Order: sequence, then structure tokens, then C-alpha cells
Amino acid sequence: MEEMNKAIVTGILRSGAQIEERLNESLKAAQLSVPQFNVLRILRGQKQRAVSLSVVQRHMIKKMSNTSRLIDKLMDKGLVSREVCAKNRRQVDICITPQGLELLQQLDSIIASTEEALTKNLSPEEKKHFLQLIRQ
Amino acid sequence: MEEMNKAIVTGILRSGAQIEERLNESLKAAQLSVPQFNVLRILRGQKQRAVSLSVVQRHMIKKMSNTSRLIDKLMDKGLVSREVCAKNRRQVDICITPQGLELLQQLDSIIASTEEALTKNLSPEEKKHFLQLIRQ
DNA sequence: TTAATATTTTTGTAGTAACAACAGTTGTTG
DNA sequence: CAACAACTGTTGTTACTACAAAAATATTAA
Repeated sequence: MEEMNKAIVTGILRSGAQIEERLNESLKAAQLSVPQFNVLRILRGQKQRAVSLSVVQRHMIKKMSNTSRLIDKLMDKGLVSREVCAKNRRQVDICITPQGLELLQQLDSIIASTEEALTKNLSPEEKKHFLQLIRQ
Repeated sequence: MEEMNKAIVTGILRSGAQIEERLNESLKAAQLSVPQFNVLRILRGQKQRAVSLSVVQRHMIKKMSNTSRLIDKLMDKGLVSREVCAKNRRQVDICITPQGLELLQQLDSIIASTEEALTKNLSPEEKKHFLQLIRQ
């Protein structure tokens, strides 16, 4: 059983590394890193609503200690905007810009086909089952 | 179906990040990073035989561009040894030291229980099935 | 043998992450 | 209200990673 646990853990790590590698390739042309892309998708998921840095962090795949500087990079590229929240001046409201939305839209089909390629060895039934298992 | 592919991919990434986080905690006391620990286990798997850097790289979870410097760190700690291969002087033979083996042995039970904790939500049957799916 | 090519590893550089300390703002309690 | 604590985000520092170029050795071909 110990061997099985180890195999599961390393299996997930291996798959994760492979996925990151492939996503990186797919994002290279857009000059985006995987975490940056992830943040953009989080912001799009908020439907243009501005959200604070801590909300972004809560949704991120890895909890980064310095999301500030990641947002800096996205700002430099004009993909997000940032301003101090009026109601609570400790917070910073972050919002995806039209350019950011447009870039994401361009990437959507590329990423979708990458995701399809990464899961192509599973049948629809297996995918369903896999999802149930990994969500536990 | 696209949504399902995306859910699978992000599910694996999320699980992977969580696993790395937990392993990191478990390794912190030993002052080892996850990649370093991984390399030590690869070397142990070779039964004390010396192997070249490229062999190590082939077994690593993430293909690192600079495994050299990772080995440097393990050398500094006395956990591995390194010497130029006599038969092919381009190669470098790397071998785990007794100290390295001892450290791994100390970590074995800690890591095993971490791996168990990480997979505790799955029944033995589910684990078996999960393994079949993730290996595809 | 010499030159060209391939293999294996190392190193330079720039970007990124982790950790801790810090600063600004808000909330709470006596 | 004043002092203290808590929250939110930024910044300094150090270490690590990725990428590309270089160095050293081996192999191949003319």
C-alpha cells in the first residue's frame, strides 16, 4: 500500500510537470508564464469585476508569496489595471483590461487543444471517473 | 468536453501543487528541496551504482536545465559524490554517499506518512483505479 | 591525421520564487 | 480618544530556475 501511495503521488507530480511543460510551450508565443496566464483567467472569471490581491491569491494554483510582482508584470504589458480600493485603502483593486481579455480570447483555442492533447488517452467515461477521484 | 479537459488539467496541477507544498514541509527539517530529495532517491534506486548526470536527468520529474548546480548543493552537504568517468571523460559519475543513504532512511517514514495523508481520501480500490488512469 | 560534428556537462545571465521584514490602513479595547 | 493588534500589500534579499552559450571530450568522415 505504501508503494501505491508513492506511485500515486509521483504520478501526479509527473503529470503536473508534463502539463506545465506543454502549457509553457503553448504560452511562449504570447510571452506569458503559466502563473501569469492563470491570474488572467482568474480575473476574467470575475467578469470584469475588480478584485483584491488576496482574492486573486486564494484562487491561484500555487500560493505565491509575491503576487504583487506578478501583477506588476501584467501591468507592464497592459493586461491588467490596478488601483487602490476606495472603501478600504489597504486593498488594491485589480481588473483585467480589454487587451487582457483579447489576449485570453486568442489563447483560448490554443489552450483548449493543448488540454485535449494532454487528456486524449482517456475515454469520456474515464475522464469522468478521473475527475471524481482527483477532486477528493 | 472541453470543460472536462480543463477541469482534469487544472485538477492535476492543483493536486501537484498541494503535494509539493506538503513534501516541502516534510523535507524542511532535513534542509532538502523536493528536486534534491528526488535526485537522492533516483541515486538510491541505482543501488549505489554511479550514474551519469544525463541518466539522473532522464529520471527526474522535471527536466531541469541545470542539474549540475543541484548536484553541487548535494555535494556540499556530503550526500553525493562526483567524479569524472574514466571510460568517457565527458561524463560525470554521480553516486549517493553513506550519509546520503542514511538521510534518506531517516526520511523514509516521514515521507511515507505524508504520502499516506495525501491519498487518504481514496479507498484501496479507488487508488488502484486512479493509478491505472494517471499512467495513461 | 585533420576537420567537422555530436555528446556531455558547466557556466553566464536574466528572470522568478521564497521568506522575512516593513509600511500603511483599519479595527478593537480600555 | 489612544494604544495596541490585525489586515493588506509591498519590498529587500537570497536562492533557484530557464535559456543560451561555452568548454571538454568523443566520434565520424575526408
